[in-house]
Amino acid sequence: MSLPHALLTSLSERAGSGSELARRFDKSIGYFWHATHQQIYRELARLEQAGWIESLPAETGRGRKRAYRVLPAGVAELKRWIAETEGPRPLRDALMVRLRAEAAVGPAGLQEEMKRHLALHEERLALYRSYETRDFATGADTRARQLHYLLLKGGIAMEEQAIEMAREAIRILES
Amino acid sequence: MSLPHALLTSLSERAGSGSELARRFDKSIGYFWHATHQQIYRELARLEQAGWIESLPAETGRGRKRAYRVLPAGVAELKRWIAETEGPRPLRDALMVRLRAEAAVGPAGLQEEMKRHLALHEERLALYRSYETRDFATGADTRARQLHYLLLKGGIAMEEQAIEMAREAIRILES
DNA sequence: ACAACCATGTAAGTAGTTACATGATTTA
DNA sequence: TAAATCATGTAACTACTTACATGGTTGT
Repeated sequence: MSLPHALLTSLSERAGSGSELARRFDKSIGYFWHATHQQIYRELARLEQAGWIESLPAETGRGRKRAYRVLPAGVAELKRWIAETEGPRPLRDALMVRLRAEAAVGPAGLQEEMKRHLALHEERLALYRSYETRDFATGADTRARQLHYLLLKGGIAMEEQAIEMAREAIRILES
Repeated sequence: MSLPHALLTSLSERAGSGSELARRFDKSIGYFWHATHQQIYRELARLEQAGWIESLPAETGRGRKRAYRVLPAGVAELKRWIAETEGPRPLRDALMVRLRAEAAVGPAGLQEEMKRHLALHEERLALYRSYETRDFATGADTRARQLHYLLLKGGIAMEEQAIEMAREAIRILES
């Protein structure tokens, strides 16, 4: 489970509140890890409990923004976790299962769904490309920026592959 | 949730027992959907309950192989599900989170883990390529075979991308 | 001061994981 | 025939999702 460490990472980059983190998860970190706001709030409470982060102001209860900051123990934990070994991610891609089902019992009208996904991936690719232009037009100098650029390029490659796959699937399904 | 439909798909291709399905999930269907044997047995019971599959022989309890076959209602359900619309998969790739964490608080020794993953992906790519040679050396004639080939090529492309990414990451981490 | 929205949170349910157990079948 | 392995299953737990609630803040 990487959610706590994804949060620690994001908070190391910059302190912030739950809602800010949720927004970041819809962007940068979210290329590779997804989380809903409920998960985020719950996990923030645990991280604070564990002494890895602290909340800065206003304990006035609900409706009040509460910013969190990483503590040294949190950074230590994150460093420990980085080098941990782990099996490669179990995949779960429903669209690919649908393609296989279509091969087994189809045709069953999968084209429309594939086209919808194609459009979504094209949109996302355009977004990533705009980040690339905005942030890395002049290349990446520092080590941290090289790694960030690598992640962005990984995201771009994934979208390109999804697009390629969707186009080919549509070609077959419509033939 | 696609597990029941992944099982229906696999059983449409060929009837089989829980353990056989578990083995298939470590292979073909498993390129894109992972499941443990516990999930599979539980889900098979539900599918039978729902009237989508039936178990063939030997209700003699444990230790006895029990083969399942898809019923017409199961095929109908699968066809219905194929065309269902769904948002694109939420990603969860811990290794990418580690890379980002390394950028934030590293260096923390991520190279070794990246090398391990590189080797795993290379191994898996070789396996997929052997399937390609074995099953599609002469291309794909029928629609179903075209779709199966597409899925295999998707798997190959994913592994190639993971390898490319790991190599580049190692280059940066060691510089 | 009222409506709309925002940030935080609770509750309940589902999916997936880990650890272990039991009865058959195969093998040494 | 005892040991090892295989097929099925149970139990407990953790992660994730969906639906909803509550108190502040902002805009009119």
